[in-house]
Amino acid sequence: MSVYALVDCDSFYCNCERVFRPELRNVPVIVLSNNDGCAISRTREAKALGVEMGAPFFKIRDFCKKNNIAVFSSNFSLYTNLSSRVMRTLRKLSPIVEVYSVDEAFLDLSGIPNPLEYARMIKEVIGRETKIPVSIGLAPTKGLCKAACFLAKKDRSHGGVVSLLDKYDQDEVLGKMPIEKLWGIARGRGLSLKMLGIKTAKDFRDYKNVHLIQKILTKVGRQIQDELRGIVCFPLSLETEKKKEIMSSRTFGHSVYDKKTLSEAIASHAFEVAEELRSQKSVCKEVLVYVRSNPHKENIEQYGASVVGKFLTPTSNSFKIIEKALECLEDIWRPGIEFKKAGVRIMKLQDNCEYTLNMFEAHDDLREEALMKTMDLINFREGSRTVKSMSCGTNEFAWCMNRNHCSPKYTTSWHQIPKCK
DNA sequence: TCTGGGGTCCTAGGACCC
DNA sequence: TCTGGGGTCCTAGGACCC
Repeated sequence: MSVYALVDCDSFYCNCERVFRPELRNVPVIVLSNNDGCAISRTREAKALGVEMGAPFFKIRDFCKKNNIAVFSSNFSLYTNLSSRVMRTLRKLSPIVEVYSVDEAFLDLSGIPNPLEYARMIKEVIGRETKIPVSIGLAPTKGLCKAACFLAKKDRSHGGVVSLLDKYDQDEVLGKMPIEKLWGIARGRGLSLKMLGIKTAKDFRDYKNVHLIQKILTKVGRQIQDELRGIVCFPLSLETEKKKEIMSSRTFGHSVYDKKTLSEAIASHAFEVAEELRSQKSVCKEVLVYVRSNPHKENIEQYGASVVGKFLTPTSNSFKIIEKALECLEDIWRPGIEFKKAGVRIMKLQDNCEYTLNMFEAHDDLREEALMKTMDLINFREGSRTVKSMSCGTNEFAWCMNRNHCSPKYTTSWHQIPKCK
């Protein structure tokens, strides 16, 4: 039997903020989404006060003040940096690590004599070396690990580590787990299952009619069911696969009415995705541009549109991608609209050495490639956006987001590094 | 005033081909 | 009444995750 462990950081973004603000330990903390839109991470204390996941900040602002909840804008450069520290530490403790997301990793602990003890040791070491508290779920499949971890977080009496390696424990835990808390089952699928009388994870696991499950929940649903039965459908994947799509989009801090500002926002997003495209050594065949007004605002003309531009020859050249994106914008731009969000997505990615050239379109020649490389190098060394395309404009404030509660870049900027008194 | 951003996977159905 | 059959490829949209 395989023994997998899921290591999941507790309230990750909030606890990243606490690393450099130890006085916030045991204090309710929340972290807001971009634009200070809504709460996306909450500590145990904040949850206990009743702050909901995704709660719009403007609705809970007063409540936070009244209850002394520490509020932070999201500081992603800090979080990704601390995430890599956690992952690095995990790799020292286990040779097989799949980084599943910024705050989660699956480990293969098969063959280790006492996995539960080992998991407790991992939790202790991560806490000591990175100051990030984690919960760990042990089980024979990823799906069961998720359930184990759910319990480890919910019920502190287990000390943050729960094992579902034993069939008896699986029955017990799944029997108490509401169906919609299961990994891969959210509201939509949860509702369909409840129609069949399936209320708990155990009901789902033991439901006999697999054809019906396949029909209602597609192949994925049946795989989740198999995973609960101890059959591995999602093995650990060790090599980091290249992304199949890359996107960059943002809600504007202020509404945008003019085409110039909108173009600059689009160009900036295009610049962003092109840089990431090159960093994974891919090229793209399509660019999608989209814009929309503010769906939450009444009494304005609502508008949303997207359009795809195609390259005859795939490219990773920032200027070509920006040019194509701006062409697309021409098609969907409409005067008189109060724009609130815009974004660029690149699709049909492939390896940069794999494509065939097209006779009728200029391909990226060596000089262009050298230019991109130089640009990437400067931006890597001197900070992103040190050099950029002029079409990105110079006045980001016209469309950039609001971040009124941001902590310093403690770990990624020399100017903001913490000082000892 | 004010409601995030970035991804993946799957399926149905249309278009097209022979 | 009744209008082939089988295959592939592509796309849009739904659902979900973190």
